[in-house]
Amino acid sequence: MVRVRFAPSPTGALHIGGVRTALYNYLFARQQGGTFILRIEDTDQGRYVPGAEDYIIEALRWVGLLPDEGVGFGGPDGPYRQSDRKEIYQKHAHELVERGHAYYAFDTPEALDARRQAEEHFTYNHLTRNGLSNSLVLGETESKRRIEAGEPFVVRLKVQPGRSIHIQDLIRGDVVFESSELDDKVLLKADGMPTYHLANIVDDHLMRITHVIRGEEWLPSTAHHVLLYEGFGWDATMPRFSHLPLIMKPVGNGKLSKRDGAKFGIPVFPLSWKGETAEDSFEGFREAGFLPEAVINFLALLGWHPGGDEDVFSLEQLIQLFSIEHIGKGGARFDYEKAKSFNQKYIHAMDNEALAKLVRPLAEAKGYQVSDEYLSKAVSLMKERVTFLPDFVQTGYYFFEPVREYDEEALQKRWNGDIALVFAELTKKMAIFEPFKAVELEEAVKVFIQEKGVKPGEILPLLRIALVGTMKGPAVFETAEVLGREETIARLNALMLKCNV
RNA sequence: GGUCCGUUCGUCUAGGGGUUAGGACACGUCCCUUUCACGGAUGAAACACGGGUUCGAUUCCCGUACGGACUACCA
Repeated sequence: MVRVRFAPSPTGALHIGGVRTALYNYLFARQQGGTFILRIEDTDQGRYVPGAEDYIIEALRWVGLLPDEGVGFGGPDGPYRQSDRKEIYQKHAHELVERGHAYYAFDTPEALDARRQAEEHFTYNHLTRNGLSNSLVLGETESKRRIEAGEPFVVRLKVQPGRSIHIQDLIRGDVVFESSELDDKVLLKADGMPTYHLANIVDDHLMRITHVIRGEEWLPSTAHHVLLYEGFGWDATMPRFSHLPLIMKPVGNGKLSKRDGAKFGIPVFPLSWKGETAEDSFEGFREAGFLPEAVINFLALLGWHPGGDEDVFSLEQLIQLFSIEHIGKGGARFDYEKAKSFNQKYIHAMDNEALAKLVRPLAEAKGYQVSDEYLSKAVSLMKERVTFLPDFVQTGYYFFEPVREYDEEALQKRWNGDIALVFAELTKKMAIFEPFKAVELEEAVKVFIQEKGVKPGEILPLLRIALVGTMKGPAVFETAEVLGREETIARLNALMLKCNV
């Protein structure tokens, strides 16, 4: 039975890279008929940000990656919030000391900092620990006395030199670390909270996690994790590891960071986030007008591909096709243009009524009051020329309110006294033409144009400018039909008024 | 600096000992359309470098270069 977890830290908005990690875990769980767990790793009290937990859950909800168990979802292996499991880690930390795989250390952070200042590459390890303040040199009695006296202490992993630790990573294959190169990592902090390393192993074991799918930044500490599994005697049920390639900045070097959002003017978070300051506030994919399906599709392909020439996949298809073996090894650059094109594709593919439902709140926010039927029609004309949801009411505002401004250059080029007369006559004709339908209208106007001996190019563009103000936009007669007779005539008259007819 | 991971068109990637190295995004051209898009067609565009192994390497091995992550009582 496959059990995987997504274990974000509630230190702010959930990064889009985190969403991808959640996605891969979700896909794997669903495909294997397994369980997808949400665990909140809030063991750093100093970095805890209120609201971050809700944000994470809402973000997962929005993209449709619902956990089977976890914070906010319940389950038999809770609590799923690490700050609620403090005693469990303490018990295990002390147990590991008993087993001889860890020890108590009394060095203050200040003392260690000073040491790092003095020595270029100071590391707390098998070479240095005998010259430091810990239970290994102090002895059991003295250590106990200090702890009972309330002296602050941490628990450190006792890494023995001389071993080669092999990790069979499902993505990278055999990865080897020499234990002599490893430091004695802190497992339990002076505040009684565990570090990631301890909490992660204890929880994964207790929650019966079978596969750990996480970012590449964890690869270097995985050897420590293996040592922990061994130290607890849990190595027989140790999960399989898969370390995902990182998502890189759109341009320049390094991994994608939250600062890049503002820097490049692109969303790097699923949902908007309002922090304490403007600097700590970001627009999300949702608010930018992305469809969650498009975001999922885009993200899935950032570091993974099932093979073949297809690249548009529904969540169901992704579940079918997903395989850890097909995950790439190299970092994937975040390509916003690609994200946009997916959004465009998904908007095109969506049916008008469903799209109208999504556009309605945006329209209402602008004070537009229209029927479902009207909205669907407007959406059907606009959907092949928008990239984002808000484009419907921004670029396509003219479906909801009169033309705000006219493309003067295009207008001047075409408007003249002779044409004005023809235009006026056409307006009168259209005012009474039946039926007011695109096909019939177009036929009639073209016949009229021929009768008048003018060219279509002289009159059609003016019709368009009258209706939408610019030379861009949906087919004129389709637009006229949707706008309706009354509005159409009003706009033709408005243009004539403007041009002093 | 040390440890570990990586490297196919600009980008995301397919492929894999013998291929005209495929697709998508972006870009160019053309068609459709008396608009803008969509759509269709088409073009330019890649196996980092050097050694091996091999009849033959983009593919396997080793180096080099370059990139990345980690190197906290953060995750």
